[in-house]
Amino acid sequence: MDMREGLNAEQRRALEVSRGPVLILAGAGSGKTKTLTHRIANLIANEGIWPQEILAVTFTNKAAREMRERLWSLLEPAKLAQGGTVPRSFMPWMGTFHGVCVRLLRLDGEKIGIRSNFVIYDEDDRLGLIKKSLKDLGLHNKQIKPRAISAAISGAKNQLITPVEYRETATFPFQKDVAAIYEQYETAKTQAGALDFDDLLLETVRLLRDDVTVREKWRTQFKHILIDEYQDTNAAQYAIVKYLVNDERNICVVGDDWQSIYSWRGADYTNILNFERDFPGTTVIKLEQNYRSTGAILDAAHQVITKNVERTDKKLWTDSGKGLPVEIHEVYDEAEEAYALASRIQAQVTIGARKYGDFAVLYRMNALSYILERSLLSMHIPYQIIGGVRFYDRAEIKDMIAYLRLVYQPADIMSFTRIVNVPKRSLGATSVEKFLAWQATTGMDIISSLVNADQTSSLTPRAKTALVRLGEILRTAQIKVQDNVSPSELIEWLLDTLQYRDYVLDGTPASEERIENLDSLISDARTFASVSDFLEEVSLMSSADTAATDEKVTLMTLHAAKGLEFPVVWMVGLEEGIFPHSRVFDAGPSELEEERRLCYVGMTRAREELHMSYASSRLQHGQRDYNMPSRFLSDMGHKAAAIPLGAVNRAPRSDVGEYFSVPDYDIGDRVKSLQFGTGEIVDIDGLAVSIKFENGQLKKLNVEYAHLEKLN
DNA sequence: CGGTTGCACTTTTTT
DNA sequence: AGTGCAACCG
Repeated sequence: MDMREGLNAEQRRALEVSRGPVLILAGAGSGKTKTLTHRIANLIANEGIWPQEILAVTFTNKAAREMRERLWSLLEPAKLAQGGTVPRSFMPWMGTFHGVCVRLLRLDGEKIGIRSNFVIYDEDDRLGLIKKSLKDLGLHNKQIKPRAISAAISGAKNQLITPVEYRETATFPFQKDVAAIYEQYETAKTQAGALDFDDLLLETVRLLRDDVTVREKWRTQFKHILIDEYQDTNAAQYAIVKYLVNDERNICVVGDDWQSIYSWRGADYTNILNFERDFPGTTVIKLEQNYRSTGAILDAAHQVITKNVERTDKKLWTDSGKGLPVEIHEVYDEAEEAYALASRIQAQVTIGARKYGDFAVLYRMNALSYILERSLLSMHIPYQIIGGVRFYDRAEIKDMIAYLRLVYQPADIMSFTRIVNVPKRSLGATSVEKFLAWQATTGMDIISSLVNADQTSSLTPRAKTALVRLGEILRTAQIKVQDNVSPSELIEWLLDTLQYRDYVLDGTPASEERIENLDSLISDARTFASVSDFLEEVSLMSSADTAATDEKVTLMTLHAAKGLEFPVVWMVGLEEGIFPHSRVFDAGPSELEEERRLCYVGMTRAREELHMSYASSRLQHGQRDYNMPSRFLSDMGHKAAAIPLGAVNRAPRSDVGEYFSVPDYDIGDRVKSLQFGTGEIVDIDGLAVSIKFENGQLKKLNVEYAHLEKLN
């Protein structure tokens, strides 16, 4: 089977050189995924390599899934055309670094003392555990921000720095605090039978470094290793690669230093620049023909990125035409920006030139999405937000996941503290603290301790009864898991036994949505055979894993847009302080260059049309700011239109027609809130609006955050 | 002791 | 709006 069909000369070379180290420098839109997929297909079809001997690392789970499907269709075109699906037996190792590491740790982690039923802690769990550690250390009165600690710990982990090493090099008081908390946090986490995101990588490094037998096993197994987005690998991921590549050195990495946008989480694009030095004799392949964007878009993106100093030199080219010029829109404020974009989308769809799914709206911060949503909503334009508040971050979903996790890993203290009083069991902080203090002395896990909670001396009879009752429910659930009950059945059973639906149903419109969410959780769970598979998927699910659909406009951050493409792209908020973000101003030139790369990534997502907009004024943190147009626009040679004198204090415009903004409210207006139903405004104090609701409640809400709808 | 209420804060990007 | 935290009530 010839897998070179449909590839250009350079792309072909990427599969003809099937052995030894290969570095593919792939510019934006140069067909790298295609090249990578064809290379793998060629290895399987023509080089006698088995799928399971191939390790392919992608940046998102979605990319892995797509690659697996495309690969299967290359190898078995007929079967897939008949509507067949990829069989379970077809198992190349494909996934993100985190996903692959989980698999390795579940299989071999016990060799370095990791329980195979570890749970994965996300950022919320980590923050919770840091707060607990602060308390345990008696540091909670000091003005220490858990988020700052979390970032410091994560930074240390990504550089493979252990708590002990951190303590030894700590000099400033803050660092000394971090060192102490880091150690305490690690102990607590181990106690809980959990690993955090960074641990997944770190512990894999430790496993491969310390256990020669395990290392040799995988080195032999993986005859070919392929890594996508290599410019965004961090020190731990780099170490994993170094350990896994065997003496045959069949490693192929793909990347583009111009698109490195994750240095803030430890990614180091010099990994790609140093690849040739790490693997002497590397074949370097450059993919510089762009198949995605028009000439005009490519030129503009090139003008921006070439203002960076720290970069390799290359020139993307396309043989498709110039296309439409990049449009830069100056607007008065964020509301006008949202209106301009929404009406433009609506117009193009109405005349049949585009469908909603053709559009993507990209922004620097999730906070910018709110006004865009309002505007799209008001024009009845279907849209979809990727990232933002994830489905799995909703309270009711997190509650149920916490129950599942605790059943699966009965030492998981974060899940326990989340659900101990949900639904209400009259167990307050004091009782829980006393119980946990006692539990720590028993040597039993949390569930066993709960069942035996009546043996404690310090607790009130009421608390004891409640704890034992909870313990019995969890114990029964545990037995169900041992009997291999499916995750969806277990969730159903828990919802019934806990009377969780009743707890959630409080008569508000929002509570019905919560019930719906629980139902979709159950249907999600149906596709998984075991509780552990389901938990793993849920934990590693990223915001970028939601697929874009045909019928909806897609809204997302610039980071989430990496690797995607759309016929029309709108980039909003091109203002100094927004993009580039103000945080980089006092950080240094390299951070600013990363912002510029982010801009480049965003621009090169566009196939046919690229719009960029900036607002003269923007509401931020409840305050109106007046920002200069982004330097990235002047990079492109754009000269800002003069802002009319007096524009600043002008009332909402009439010149843009019926445009949308946070409406002006008056006393007496009727409004609808998703949370509280309908009501009437009785008082206004700046952004704070007092509303008398029909159910008798009087609430003071911030119009900026409360999702109020003005009636009539 | 547990629970409720009121107030301040929220925001950089994410596996 | 959601969250966390301090102050107060039964």
